[in-house]
Amino acid sequence: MVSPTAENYLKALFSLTAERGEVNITELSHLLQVKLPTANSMIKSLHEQGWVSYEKYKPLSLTPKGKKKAALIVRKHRLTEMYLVDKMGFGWEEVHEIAEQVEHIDSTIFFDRMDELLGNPNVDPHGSPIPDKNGEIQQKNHDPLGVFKPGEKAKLVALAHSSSDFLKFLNRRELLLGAELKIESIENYDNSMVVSYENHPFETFSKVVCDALLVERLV
Amino acid sequence: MVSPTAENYLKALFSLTAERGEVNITELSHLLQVKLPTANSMIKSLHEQGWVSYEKYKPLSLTPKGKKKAALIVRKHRLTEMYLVDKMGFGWEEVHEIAEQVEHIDSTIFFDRMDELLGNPNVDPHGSPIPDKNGEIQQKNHDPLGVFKPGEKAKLVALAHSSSDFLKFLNRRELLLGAELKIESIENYDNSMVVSYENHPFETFSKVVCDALLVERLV
DNA sequence: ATAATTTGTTAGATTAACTAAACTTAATAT
DNA sequence: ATATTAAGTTTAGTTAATCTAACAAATTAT
Repeated sequence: MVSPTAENYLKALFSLTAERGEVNITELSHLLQVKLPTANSMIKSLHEQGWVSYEKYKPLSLTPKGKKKAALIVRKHRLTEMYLVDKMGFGWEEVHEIAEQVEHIDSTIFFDRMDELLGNPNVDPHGSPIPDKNGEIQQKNHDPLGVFKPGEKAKLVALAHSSSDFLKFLNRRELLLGAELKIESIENYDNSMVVSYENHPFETFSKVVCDALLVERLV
Repeated sequence: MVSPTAENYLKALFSLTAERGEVNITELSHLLQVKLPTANSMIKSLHEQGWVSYEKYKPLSLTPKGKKKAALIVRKHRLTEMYLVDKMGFGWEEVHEIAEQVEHIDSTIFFDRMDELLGNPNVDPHGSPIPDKNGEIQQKNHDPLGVFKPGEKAKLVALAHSSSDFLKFLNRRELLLGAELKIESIENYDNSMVVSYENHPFETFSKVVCDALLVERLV
């Protein structure tokens, strides 16, 4: 149906349009690490095939068909990440590169079996939602830790992004999804937070870190 | 290093040269389902890159470097098949198509982990040997069931090929690797054999089937 | 309002993998 | 020994994905 390359364009459009509703070709080309004309001509082709809405000089968006297709690729990616962590013992910082390849495998039974063996998970190892078989995502609205006040408690449920450096940072501090965090204090000068969680009293996290930690309030 | 397409050429050459020592381009093109000139030009390119020994109008063979490369792809394929059967619960007739895609994944840790979780198996679910990390294969010299005589006993240890139809044939007769077979009689007319094994007294197997069942003599 | 900058498009090439058609070399068969 | 057939090669052309260079449109800044 579409090549792995085209799948990557759809996936990139999916994540770029998730934040804003529209994207421009320049952003897309940066994300995919190709030159602008390369992205431009692929967009024309994806448009002709009905995956992308596009008019010259106007911003892009995915068609409903394109959005579903992209969500199903994301599903394969996130199921794979979950499988690699849960069933094969990989660390959450190791799985992205592998999943980036596995997601292009064309086999319904393969991913259905993963899903089944995992017990139909709805989030990946980084807390990102796994789209269902119809490509539907239930978006949870998590708050970044940064919006909380001293004395409040929150549970870490997801990450705003999953860069390898960030994941290794969290590994070194033994901070895992599910951890219960207590905000001890906030530094007015740089908005860094002092936070306590199991076996880690009084860890200091910069604003950058706090904004990437997505939490649920604990009563 | 090489594209998935080129990997498939190396793999095809590997299996074709396993039987005879040399192959011609026509056979190769048939196996890969491409036209002769397509195979011809790929061979030229693989030759230039040092994977294949080749002179115009002469039969082909893999260089030692090409043979090792091919064996390592076969390793990934067979490890994957074993993983799919042992750890994911697939039937031996379901795994080839999936492994055909997974084998092109470029990730040492991924296949090393599979190997480890499987306990470093040396055969795949069809009894075919899994090359080691250096691309070395220990070839077992199994006999086809067809060479045995009435009254003799043998253990099924591998299959001469793993076509889906053959595997489903064996499934229907509940004949698995490891089964202990007793040759009850041989029909002179068509060389078919009557064989008994657990819960299956007096199954009749045609010569074609007997030649594809690779066994070890039981004393 | 127009110049400068950013963004997007087109044109022309390249490479990999493929094809059909034409041609050449090698093998075989009488 | 030579005609026929089979096998292999070359040439010319396609499509997908990429690039550079040149150009056009839209946006921003003075």
